[in-house]
Amino acid sequence: MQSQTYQHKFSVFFFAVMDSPTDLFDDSSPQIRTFTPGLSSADLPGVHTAPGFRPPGFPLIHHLLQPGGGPRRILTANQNEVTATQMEQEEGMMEGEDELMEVKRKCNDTVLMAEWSQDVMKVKRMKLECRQKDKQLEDGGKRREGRRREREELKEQLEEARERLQALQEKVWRAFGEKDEEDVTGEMFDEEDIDGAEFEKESFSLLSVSHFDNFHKRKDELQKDRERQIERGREGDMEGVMEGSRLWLECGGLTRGDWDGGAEDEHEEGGQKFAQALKLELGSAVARVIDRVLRLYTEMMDHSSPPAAISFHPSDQASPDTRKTFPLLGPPLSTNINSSHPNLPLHHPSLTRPTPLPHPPLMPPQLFSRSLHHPQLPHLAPSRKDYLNSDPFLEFSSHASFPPLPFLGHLDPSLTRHGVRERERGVRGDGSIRGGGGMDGGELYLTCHVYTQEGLSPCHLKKAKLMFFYTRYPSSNTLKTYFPDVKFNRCVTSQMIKWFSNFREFFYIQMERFARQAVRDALTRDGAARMGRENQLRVGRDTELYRILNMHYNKSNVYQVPERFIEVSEVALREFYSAIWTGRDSDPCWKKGIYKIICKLDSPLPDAFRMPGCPVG
DNA sequence: CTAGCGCCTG
DNA sequence: CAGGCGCTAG
Repeated sequence: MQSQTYQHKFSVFFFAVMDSPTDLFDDSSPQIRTFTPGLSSADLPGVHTAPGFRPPGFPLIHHLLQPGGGPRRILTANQNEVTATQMEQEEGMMEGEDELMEVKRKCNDTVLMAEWSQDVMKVKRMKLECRQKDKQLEDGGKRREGRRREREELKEQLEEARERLQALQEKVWRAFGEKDEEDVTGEMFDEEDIDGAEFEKESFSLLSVSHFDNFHKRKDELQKDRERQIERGREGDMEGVMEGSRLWLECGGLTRGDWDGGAEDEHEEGGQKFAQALKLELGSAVARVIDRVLRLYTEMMDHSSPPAAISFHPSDQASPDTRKTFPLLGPPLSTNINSSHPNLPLHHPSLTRPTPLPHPPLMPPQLFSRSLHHPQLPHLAPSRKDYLNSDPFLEFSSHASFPPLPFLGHLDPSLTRHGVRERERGVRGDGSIRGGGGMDGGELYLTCHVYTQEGLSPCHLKKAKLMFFYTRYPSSNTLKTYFPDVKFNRCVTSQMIKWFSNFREFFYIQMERFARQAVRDALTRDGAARMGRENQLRVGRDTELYRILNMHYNKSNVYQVPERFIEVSEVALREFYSAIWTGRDSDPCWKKGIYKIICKLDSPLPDAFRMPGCPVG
């Protein structure tokens, strides 16, 4: 049970750690992509059909690594055939050596050396593979100085790690005089030493590979239940895992004393104890890492989005104070308005407020999405931010074998389409019940760019238009609340306010246009035709006015226009009609009164708009 | 002074 | 849809 929990947590952590760093260089390091899973959805199937998948069978680490498919995904999800084949070959090699391992079971150091050699050989092969591709991809590639420096730093870290490893190897060899293994391991980095200067160019996903080897190594360790020891200082230092090359350093924590403390007779007992200790160690370490990551997110949320964390009810903040009250300016205007006398003042009907969507109680909404996309995480190192913003991490929930997490339903829509869909199914933003479901409204969100960004994207514009269905006069606070992925400044705020100004302008222009047309029809047609004026003063879903509005604010037609908006539109249309009919439009300020009425008809936005991305429904 | 609105224009 | 302008309220 516990390992299962860890499996869940670990998968989250693993994607965050393994995948994210590659995004650091996504722009300028095409070679990295060699070992980076493709980010497009088209590549995702590769995740589920990773050729190297093996059935579970390992006590702890295997559960941590295999079922979620994380580690496999790292190297195979890019559907790089060469890489996939490579992995199978490597596995074959490792299995083929199992016999040899059996013979040498009592010489754990030798086994370790062999594994190391395999691991390093693996890295080497991957590098070679990567290098070949890089030479093709690198032509014409531009490098930025910042990226270059980052890679150089990574290179230095690797160099240091390599030195450590070599020193460790020598130490172990000296301790046991096992020179026969040297032929294998002695060449570990020969090639790299030769062309070490080029390592910068071949900075394949060093972090990922290191992580992979590290975890993979540990998996095999448990699989074979070998007697081995790891450094004690590892506990509480799992941050090192986040820093890539330091992983090798962890291996360097082995000392001769730890190793040869076992005479032959003590070997088995010590090994069992070690295996136990290792399990406990790994389990607790993983748990600590997960807790740390979660704490990290929580901290970010606390720093970045207090409003969202405070109130779950859109009505608390979605509407400005002026719109909290809902004054009736007159008797409700039924559909049976006194149309025979259009001169009568028209009043908006008493429209019911939509029922806010209930929030699940488990976690505050957006906890993750806000953290993942918030523009400023001053307390985090830039690399850490990129971990959290990486696409692979956002895509992890798409993994077929990824176990469902209870809080996924509260994550970013791009993270948790399925979970959110479950949560929102059946309830529309305007409170009406949605029938069906299925394929039509399947995705609650369009997966737009959800990166935090300075400017506004077309996706933001699209979302703003949909928001117009609910609020024609959003306050700047409302905008900030419902665009959590936008870094607001004066310019951005003005731009978005300008958007809504333009939306209103279009809205009122259409209202006036159709109202004038209705007036013309009323004046020119006979009484029978005038009977149809009632129809002209409505904005049903079958009307031309509705079609125009829907086309403008909901062009892709992926969002169902809320009934509320139709009602507000009818109010505006009739107000315009009345004003025109009565000749009030001769007054230069004749629209002001209409604006005043309409601005009071804003309604709260559905919770779905609190997420980054465009709601679909 | 600033924010926000509406109008006009391109 | 954005820019410019004038106007108003706080």
